[in-house]
Amino acid sequence: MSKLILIDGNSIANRAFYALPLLTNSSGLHTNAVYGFTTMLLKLIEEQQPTHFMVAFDAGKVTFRHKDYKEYKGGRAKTPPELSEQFPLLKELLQAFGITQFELEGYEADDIIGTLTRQADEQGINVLVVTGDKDMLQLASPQVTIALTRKGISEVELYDPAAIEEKYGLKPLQIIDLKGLMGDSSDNIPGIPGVGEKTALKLLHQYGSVEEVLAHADELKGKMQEKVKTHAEDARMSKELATIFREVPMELTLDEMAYSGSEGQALASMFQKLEFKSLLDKMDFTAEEAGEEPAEELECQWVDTSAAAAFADKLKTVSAIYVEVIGDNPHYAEVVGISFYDGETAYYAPLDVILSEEGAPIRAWLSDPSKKVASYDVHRADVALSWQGIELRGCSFDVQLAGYLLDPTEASHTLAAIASKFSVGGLKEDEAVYGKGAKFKLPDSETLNNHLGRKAEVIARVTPVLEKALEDSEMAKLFHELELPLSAVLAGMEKQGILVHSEELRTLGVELNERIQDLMKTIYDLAGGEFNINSPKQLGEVLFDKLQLPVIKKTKTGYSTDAEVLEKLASRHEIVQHLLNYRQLAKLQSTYIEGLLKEVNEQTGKIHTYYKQTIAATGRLSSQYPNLQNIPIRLEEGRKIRKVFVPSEPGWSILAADYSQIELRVLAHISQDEKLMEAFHHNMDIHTKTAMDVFGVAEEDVDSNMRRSAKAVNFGIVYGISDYGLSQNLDITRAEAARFIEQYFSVFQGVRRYMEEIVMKARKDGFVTTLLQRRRYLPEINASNYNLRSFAERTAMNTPIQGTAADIIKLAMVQIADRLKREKLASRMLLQVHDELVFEVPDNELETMKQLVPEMMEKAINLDVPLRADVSCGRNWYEAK
DNA sequence: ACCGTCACG
DNA sequence: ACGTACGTGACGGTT
Repeated sequence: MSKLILIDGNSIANRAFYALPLLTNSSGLHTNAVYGFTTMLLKLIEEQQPTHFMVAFDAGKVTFRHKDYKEYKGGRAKTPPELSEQFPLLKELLQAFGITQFELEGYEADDIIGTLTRQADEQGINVLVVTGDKDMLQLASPQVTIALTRKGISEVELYDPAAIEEKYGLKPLQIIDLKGLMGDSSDNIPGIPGVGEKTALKLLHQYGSVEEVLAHADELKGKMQEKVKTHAEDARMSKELATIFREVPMELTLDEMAYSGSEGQALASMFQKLEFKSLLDKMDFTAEEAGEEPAEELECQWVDTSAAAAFADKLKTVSAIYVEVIGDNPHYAEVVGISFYDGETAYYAPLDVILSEEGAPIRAWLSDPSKKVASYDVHRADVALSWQGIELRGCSFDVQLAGYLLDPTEASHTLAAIASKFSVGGLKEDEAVYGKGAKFKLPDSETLNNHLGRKAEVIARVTPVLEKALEDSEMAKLFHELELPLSAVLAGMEKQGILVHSEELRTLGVELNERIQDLMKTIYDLAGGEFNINSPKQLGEVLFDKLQLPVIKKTKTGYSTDAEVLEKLASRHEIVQHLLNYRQLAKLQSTYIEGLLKEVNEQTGKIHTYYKQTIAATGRLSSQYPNLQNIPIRLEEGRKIRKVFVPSEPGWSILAADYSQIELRVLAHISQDEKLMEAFHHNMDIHTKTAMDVFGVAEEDVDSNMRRSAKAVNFGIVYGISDYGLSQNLDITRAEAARFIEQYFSVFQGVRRYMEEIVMKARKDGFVTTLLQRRRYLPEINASNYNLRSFAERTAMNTPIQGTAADIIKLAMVQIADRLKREKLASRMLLQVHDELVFEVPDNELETMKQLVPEMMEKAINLDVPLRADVSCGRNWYEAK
């Protein structure tokens, strides 16, 4: 039984384009419409099992319809370039799929499909027409079903004549009459003004066709009669325009549309070009098809206790290892085992074997810093193994870290994804082997052995490729001398942890709880009833429906109730101030009291955070489980939380040192702005200095308001300024904000030049870099969409600044860690908070450290302006301010 | 899994 | 006319 699928190519491409966010591959090619189209094709092939397949496209700007009505499709917005550039890709993709495509000058896809369905009707072939265009329903017949895309792209709704009858009460051909009466604004087909779908259906149910409606116009009432009579000609013409032409002079035989499956290789290479990673995984292409260096058979040996001694002899030739760690938080994760690759054979030793007596030589080897092996996510392995009493040393390459540096914005840096991106195949994604979420399960030992063995082998194969790529992009030094050493420093800090006074934290929680209870009671009283204050939905109803407060701002899902909105409502109702207080305290309670208590390690009494080194697009670190980079400080109430972070040895102190204005100093250096450099050379208060220059007043005439504005401008400059953003921040008009910015740039001309040049550089190269050559790609820098482009421009301005500051503190960390070790100081580095480092220090080292730390931070790198770091210490983190 | 909110630099 | 300041993570609620 033949089954023919006919796709309205333009319609589906359009739907996909507007339904999906703009995706780009790394070369800046837009791919969202092609992606949507692809998922639809895959779904159709799987579900419909077509024997024949064809995609029709519109061809030529002028069709025969324009002869009768030259405004046809007039007023329609021009196809955006982000979509038009995808049509060649789409056609290439269809070829890879092995799907016939057809177009004919002067005809639209509808007409081609209309003609083919007529022929199919005659020959009794089953047809499925896929389109987003309701007009096509006119083609439905016992043989022909129409699949209309619903919201989005992946869902379709099937219409056969019965379904059309049920939905509209019309025969398929009457769809033409429907459109004749109601018109179609998107095609600029007029219809009868004022007649929408409802009226049109009513008329058709009564009279059956446009012609009959016109013939019985006299029977219609008042206004309607008048409209129908005046626009009778429009209705006739509209019907004609809406009629799909089913006699296109074309010869396309069924044989030519035969579909016999897709060719894996062509499809895989197309998916690779488009960077459809999820599809590449899902399709399970063989390595050959995927164009990857074909993975050869790999012998994977299982190392048990009886084989451990023999295996130990092979260790000296091992070039890559992989430590399988299951669980998000490496401090509490399960180490499953370690796999090894010696250039020939893979070996896998489960953790219990490594921990056994027989595993001693393996443990010794793992701890040997003089060996050189490649691995993946050494940082994580280091932390997880340390909890097993195993030291991991001597990893001289990290695939994850390299993959991150080569493109920090990549969504995931899994080993399989990085390998595949660099044309090394043979490894399945963990998800495909282990399952995910609730379905996660370690497989049988043979599968596990092979999977983990393969990981070690893939690390060995991809390492030289990544080394080369790092060289080519001038990041080899950044990798080997900064990021890789840093990963060991981080692991050390995390293992060390920071002691938390849990009892004190609990006490704070009890006090807080009483105040929260009181606030809740007051709020319920004022609201006239109980509700869940934590639910923005319920709170919105109370404020804006029940209490009738004015709506200031809306979110996607309803009323906004954020602090900014509440501040504006504070004067209008007593409840609002209580809500603000409640929010503040509830945040402290849930995130910083209960949240932190949950993360205190039972054995150590400490909090061991985990720094992610491969997440932030700018090169910053981020902190998890818990996040110790966002402990409150701005409000005294929350700042008290810092009192519970204490030294882990009696009599020691907490020492904190932070860079002063590091981002603006970095800006001064990279922009070489004379005024800004001068300000820092004189170690001036930068916001006051900015106020003096921008407002043209003497230092003593800078009032607090002027300084506040100048500070906001400085922040804005670092973020990639826009008048809108500044106006929001300072609560002034856009015009005023624009004047501030102009004033700023007229003083700091070097900064203006930098901002212009960095955006131009981003356009030219497609990426921006930090001082240490860290890179960030900005594919949207040339987008025609204003928002996307502006975002990329601001990112181009901000990333070199934020990223260079991140480079610098990372340098300081590596150098300081080195120094502490070399000089055998007992002091320990515990935390990093972007521009701040926190240590615990014994008394006898306090003076040394108070000098050493800021000095090393200031000298971490030599810029054309001085760097400054302030230091302070106390019995806890709160006091070190 | 996603959203709104809010903590930090 | 558009609508956003840059970079993160965690929580509770909702879907």
